[in-house]
Amino acid sequence: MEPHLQKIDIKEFQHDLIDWYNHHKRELPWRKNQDPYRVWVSEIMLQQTKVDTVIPYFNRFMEWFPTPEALAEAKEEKVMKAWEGLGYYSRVRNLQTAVKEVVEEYGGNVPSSKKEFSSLKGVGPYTAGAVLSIAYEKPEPAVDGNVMRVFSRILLIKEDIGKAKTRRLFESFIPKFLEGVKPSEFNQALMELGALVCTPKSPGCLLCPVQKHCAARAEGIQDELPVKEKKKAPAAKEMAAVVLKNKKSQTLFHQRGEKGLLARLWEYPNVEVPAGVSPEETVQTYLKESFGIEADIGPKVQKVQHVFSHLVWNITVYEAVVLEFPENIQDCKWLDPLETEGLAFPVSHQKILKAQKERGNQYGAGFKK
DNA sequence: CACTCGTGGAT
DNA sequence: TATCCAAGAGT
Repeated sequence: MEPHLQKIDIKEFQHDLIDWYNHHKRELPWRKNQDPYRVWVSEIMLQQTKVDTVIPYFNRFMEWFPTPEALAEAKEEKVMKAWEGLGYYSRVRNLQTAVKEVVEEYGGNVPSSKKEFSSLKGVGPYTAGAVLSIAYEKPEPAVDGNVMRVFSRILLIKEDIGKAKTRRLFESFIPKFLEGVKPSEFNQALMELGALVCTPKSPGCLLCPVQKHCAARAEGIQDELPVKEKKKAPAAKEMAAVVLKNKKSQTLFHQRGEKGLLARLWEYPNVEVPAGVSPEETVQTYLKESFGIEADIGPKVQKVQHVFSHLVWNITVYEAVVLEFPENIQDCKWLDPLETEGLAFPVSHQKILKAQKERGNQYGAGFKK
């Protein structure tokens, strides 16, 4: 099971990698110091997300919530707003839950033991290893996609990196590589190499500081590694959304539930359109059954495609008007579109909101009389 | 284990 | 244009 460890000079590998890292590492906001809270937030944001995307979010997050206490006390609305557009929204809700526990149970000090830190919401094997090594210099492996790609090539590991069992294989031998080095440097150096040199496509072997240690390069099969099973194409769903205006020129917005897709984000009321049913009729029925509203469905005004990792929404947007309406509806607000700044929307509904602002906000606008 | 959970950029 | 994919975790 254990790969070609006997063929590699670990001491030389460590030196070559860390020396390269210290000359070529990027200056990133979360590398300014080793504050455990900052490192933690950065690692949550960086999950499945590119560095360039994270940087502005991280800087704003640290302005809004500079300490665990600040984040623990913040309102959900503002926390969601800080994450708007970043995706995987359960990350930030779990982070706030975890930070509240740190404040209450650990006096605001991020725990430095693996057992305690790993028990926090949203802290999995990777994040635990990353924070404990980077912030506390604990010799813990931090196995992400970069690390599996780099070591797959260096050690000619052909296990499918999409499987959970494979991550444990990497964790089993990495402690040998953490002996005699600063864990914060070694772990980050591996990830930095994966991000800048040992890339998924067209790896920069000619510039690689550890090329002479690389078994895949020696055999010329670096492009074949790592092995990763393909995912199936996402399924498409037809959706209908409605911009519903009342005679006060307010629009109905709905907040999604606690769990599942886009949890706790705001949206225009929307519903899946079953095969064989018209979207107009679907919207009509939906407004009646979900909100008790009899509305006149107007023209379709926009089409929006929302691509997730595992599904696709094709949303047709309708305008509609209502004369008689309840002021208070469960999980909903009547708002002027210009007064939604504090609410967090998924990107698809940001597009609808933007179009509405440009179209203007008069009652019945767009309806042919 | 297999599936859910976002988004924008690179190729 | 289609596909892949990025510092994963929860269920």
